Amino acid sequence: MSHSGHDMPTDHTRTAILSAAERLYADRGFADVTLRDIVAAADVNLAAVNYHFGSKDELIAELFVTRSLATNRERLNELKAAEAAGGGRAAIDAIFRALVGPTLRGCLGPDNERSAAARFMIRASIESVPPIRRIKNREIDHLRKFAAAMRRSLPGRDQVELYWGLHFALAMAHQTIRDSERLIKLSEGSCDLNDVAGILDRIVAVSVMALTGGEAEKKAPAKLVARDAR
Amino acid sequence: MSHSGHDMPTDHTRTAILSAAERLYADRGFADVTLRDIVAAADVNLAAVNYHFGSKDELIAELFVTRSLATNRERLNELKAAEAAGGGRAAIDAIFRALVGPTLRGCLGPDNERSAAARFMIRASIESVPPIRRIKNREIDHLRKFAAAMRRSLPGRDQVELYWGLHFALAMAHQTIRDSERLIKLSEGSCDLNDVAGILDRIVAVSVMALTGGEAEKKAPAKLVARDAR
DNA sequence: GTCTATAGACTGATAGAC
DNA sequence: GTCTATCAGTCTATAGAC
Repeated sequence: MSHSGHDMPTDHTRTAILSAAERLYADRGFADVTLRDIVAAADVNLAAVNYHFGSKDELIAELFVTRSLATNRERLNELKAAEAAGGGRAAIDAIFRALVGPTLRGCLGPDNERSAAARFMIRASIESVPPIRRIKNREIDHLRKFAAAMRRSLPGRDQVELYWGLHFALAMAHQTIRDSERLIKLSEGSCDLNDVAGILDRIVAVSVMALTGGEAEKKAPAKLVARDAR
Repeated sequence: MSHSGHDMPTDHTRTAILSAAERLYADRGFADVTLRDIVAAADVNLAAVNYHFGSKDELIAELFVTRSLATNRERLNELKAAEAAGGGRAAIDAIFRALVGPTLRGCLGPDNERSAAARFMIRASIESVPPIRRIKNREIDHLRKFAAAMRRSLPGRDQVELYWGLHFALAMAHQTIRDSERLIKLSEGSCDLNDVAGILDRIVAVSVMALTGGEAEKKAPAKLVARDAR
């Protein structure tokens, strides 16, 4: 809602800065892009960045917050759906799937033509800059909702085990995004990083196994996924 | 009192820069430490950094290379020992242990009094700066030796599975170092990050399960673990 | 050969006119 | 809101002293 006069149209400068910055950061990384590069691409004045965002770090933070809020919303929607489908208690593999699925799909897109938003988030994962680290450190409340869902799903399990399972699931997903290039080179292309569904199955399967451990025959029909192709 | 007579090798300046830089980076991170801070702490001239190292990035690179070469040497020693003990074929868990053990022990020290070297390596894991990324990307040959050992250990296994297992083991270890703070906060201290041996056991167990787990009872052909609503 | 002093080009941030 | 002009701070490079 606008108040106090006419204010709407003038965010052109602000949005131009945001989209130019996201694209440049996605293409060349945070270290190589200066504010002068951004204002040149957005065709605005240098001082406009500080006027609208306060500092370079706050500009990066705003970009990152916007994108990660969208991902977190997606995660929670999947979690709610899984719990609803299970009558309040989601299957443990569905919880892991809701946790790492949105991020993996957003960053490991199958095409070489990824959106600027996706490539920006990959950069944010690889090049850890102070403003992004600060935001990530405040996402614990979000993860707590997944820890609670895991508790409901496996009420008998030791809480410490659940935390480690959550941690390892995030680790595998995050590192797969971060070091996808290394894995491709190491495996000489035999690990298909474009098969997002297969990677998701793989990470979920290992995460479930980490929790249900040696008792694979007991309750969880978790199996190693095996195949690759598409 | 310049040279001649009893004179130390005059790389005093060089080593003073190295140790001051390592300590400052360990304490305050890469972003907050300037060359001027370093030369002030080392009590040398600003231009000495450029004379001895060429640039700030090359100084960081030299620090990181020195420490990571030591870790890699430790890793390979453990791997050799494991293969010798197994007559040329090491047990798969011993391979994982050689891969992630040295790094975990070096960075997750039990005490709050960690060496400057250890804290520097933690910083290098958390704050990814360009010179360190460049070096990490050239460590694939080192990892190849572990992939080869895994091949010898589990000759029947699909190579792709071995690469994913190696990748996931590194992911869990690296992320545990990177995000130890988050795990502590999330678990409210119930996950003990000082129990390095326990963490190592945990990561090795999950990594082995990721390779051998699904076939506790049989071979487990391609199976979809679960599906999400979509 | 080592090291110092000094100058240069670039960055993010800001003050003040419009 | 936008812009010009300018700030203090950074890394880098080089000429020259010891």
